[in-house]
Amino acid sequence: MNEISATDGLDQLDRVMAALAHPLRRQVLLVLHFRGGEMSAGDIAERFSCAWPTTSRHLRQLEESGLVSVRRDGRQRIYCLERELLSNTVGNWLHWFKGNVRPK
Amino acid sequence: MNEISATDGLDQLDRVMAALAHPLRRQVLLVLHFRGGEMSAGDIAERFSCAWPTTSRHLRQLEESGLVSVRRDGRQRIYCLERELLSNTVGNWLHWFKGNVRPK
DNA sequence: AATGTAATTAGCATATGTGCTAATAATTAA
DNA sequence: TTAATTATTAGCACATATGCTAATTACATT
Repeated sequence: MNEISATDGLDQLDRVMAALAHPLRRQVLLVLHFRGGEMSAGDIAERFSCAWPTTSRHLRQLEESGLVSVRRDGRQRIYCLERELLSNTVGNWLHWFKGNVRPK
Repeated sequence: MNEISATDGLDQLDRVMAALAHPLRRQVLLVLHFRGGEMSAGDIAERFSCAWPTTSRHLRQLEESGLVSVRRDGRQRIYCLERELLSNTVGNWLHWFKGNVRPK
């Protein structure tokens, strides 16, 4: 059994869309994607002009949304882009608007 | 010629993603969609539990993002969902993540 | 012109988000 | 164990977002 409640689907959409609202967080996802999906916090942070703790907080928000996952590797933290979740969450939401509902 | 500057594309992505961050604004877009794409401000507002001016402000944010357009009709304001812009803006951004960049 | 209807804008209070520096934790290397 | 490296957490300051009520605008009707 899992620990997921009935409302968590919507909550996750909320978290994902909120996470995507900030340009830096979207940029982090793109950097992750084009660097193969996995990078250490330091490699990510050095690509941005803001202070490291600032990037660190953005990374945590991304993690809490589920858009990235983290694992330790020695003293590094490796962030991993969750492509499926990104595509599915945003794509499924967008899909509601696909049908032409307007009466011709 | 148009009045669009070179950076407006990114600015609009920023505005669109910021507009989509709030659940009520996403809900407005869905309601608009499933009611044929056009509704008056009053028809929209009466479907939400918050005060009218609150909905009004959300509508303005949606308009400033380009996700909806407005026209007058007598004393009503008709909001119109801009489906293409929604699909294109979000879809094109999502498309960056389509290719499998990870080396096998 | 006066009144009613539809909707927005103004102004305020409070919550949330963002960014910084300083302090702390976790791990590795000397 | 001491020092260095990697990264996060704490705590603060400031900006932005959100929601309300009251006031205002714009148009239609009488």
